[in-house]
Amino acid sequence: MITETRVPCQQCPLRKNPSFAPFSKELLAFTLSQKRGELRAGSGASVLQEGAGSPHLYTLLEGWGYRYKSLADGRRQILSYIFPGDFIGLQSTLAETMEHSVRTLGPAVFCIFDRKSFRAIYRSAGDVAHQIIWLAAREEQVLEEHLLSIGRRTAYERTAYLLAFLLDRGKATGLISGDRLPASLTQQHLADTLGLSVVHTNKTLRKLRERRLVAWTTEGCRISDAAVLRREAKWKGLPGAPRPLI
Amino acid sequence: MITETRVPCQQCPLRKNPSFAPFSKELLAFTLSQKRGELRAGSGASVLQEGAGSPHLYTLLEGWGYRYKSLADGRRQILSYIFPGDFIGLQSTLAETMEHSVRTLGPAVFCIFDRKSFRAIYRSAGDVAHQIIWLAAREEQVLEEHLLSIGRRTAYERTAYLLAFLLDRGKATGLISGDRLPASLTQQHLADTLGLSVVHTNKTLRKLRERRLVAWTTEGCRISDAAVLRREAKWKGLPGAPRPLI
DNA sequence: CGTACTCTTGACCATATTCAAGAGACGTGG
DNA sequence: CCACGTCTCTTGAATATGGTCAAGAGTACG
Repeated sequence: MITETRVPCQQCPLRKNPSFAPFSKELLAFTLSQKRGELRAGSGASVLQEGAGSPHLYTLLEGWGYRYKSLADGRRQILSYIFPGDFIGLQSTLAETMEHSVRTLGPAVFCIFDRKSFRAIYRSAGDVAHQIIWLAAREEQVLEEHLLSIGRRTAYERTAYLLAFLLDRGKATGLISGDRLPASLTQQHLADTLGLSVVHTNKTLRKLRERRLVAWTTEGCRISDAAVLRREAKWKGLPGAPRPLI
Repeated sequence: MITETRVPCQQCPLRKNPSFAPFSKELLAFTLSQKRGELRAGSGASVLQEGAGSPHLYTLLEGWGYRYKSLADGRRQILSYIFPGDFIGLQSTLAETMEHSVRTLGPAVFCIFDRKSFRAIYRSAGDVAHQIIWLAAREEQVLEEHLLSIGRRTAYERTAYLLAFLLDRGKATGLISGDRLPASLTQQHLADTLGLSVVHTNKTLRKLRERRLVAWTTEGCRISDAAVLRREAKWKGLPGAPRPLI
């Protein structure tokens, strides 16, 4: 459902979070002038579809989701997760049609931007281009760590990495406050992210459970020891630098 | 080895290749003003090192190479291949240190740019930012297809995909003219790209060989039937749009 | 109170890894 | 020019890792 802007950029709740870089006057003016409205999506809603076109770019304001690609026979690979403040649509500045799909995990609100007028802007507005390039570079780094994970980490390491990663991002972006990942994230999602079957994902989680690193409850996956998880995953954690917010 | 500029951008041999977008006056002026010299590297040379800093950005002018990440115990994942015209270094606009390493496959020449002055530029120069964002978006798309491949394609499909991909890119960028990948690409490289062991990569190549899709010779891997390879890989091929050249 | 999900487990099978050994090409130094 | 070491490719055998199938339990929802 598309609505008028209810959250004006000046009062964007994400700005209070120190994980995000403070708005420059310039960037605030840009964002404000570009925001076209809000997209309010229900749980599990399909926001963008592989093969379809989209005239919009989005920033996720509330909730979370994921991007994925599919093969014709239904095999699915989750490429990345979308957290509050994440900017999506860049990935297809080029093609007419999307190369991946996007779905929400739980209800979500996106800020809507217009793809065409965006392009015109970084011709003139100074710092904006740099911020967008920064975001693209960060996105690429995350994808590359993920690639290393699927290609070279064992199932156990991979699962540990993913859970630690999701917790860290969730906390940094204010999506979650405790140590629990929302129950909307199922083992099927983990499996499709890790390149494993659900059954094997479940058995791997059991090992993590036996070592008391995680607990899978009906309210979601509780991460009992993120530090050990990161160590088992051979992962050094997220970079701390604040993200630009667009 | 770093040398003075021997190939001025006005006479850049890559410009003759229709796979690259024609230089706008603006972009040519920019590139010309930014080029600081050339880096001439031997075969298998380490150009950038994970964990180290680099004050430079590069465009590959001649030859080819690859980017990779490593785990402490030596496991290695090749993230992507670098072909003529590819622009590297963007991936770390942010961090002080590189998050991946780069090596050449055979002798190579890179154009050198200065990271700091680059940043200043897209504040002022109009179209440049757009071109850089375009390149970043394309790079991300390729990584995502690769992620789908490792996560969800079978070893056979994956190998078919990679070989077809390398051939297509090699031909488009003028690196290769026939149907043969240079012999500097070993089965170990393929294995490290595909997330497989060398032994299994070899056995998978045997299947492709038995179906007469490829032939592995001392002069390199000959791709006998790229179309069938793409079909077996369930891959639709490279997008045709010309790449900006920086 | 049934139906649809998700999670869980066991048994069996497929896929991929490791180990080991040998063949062929290449380069180096005697 | 040949002997030797190194590197890559190749193959087989034993083993480990992960997938598929099947069935049941718990929960959520209408």
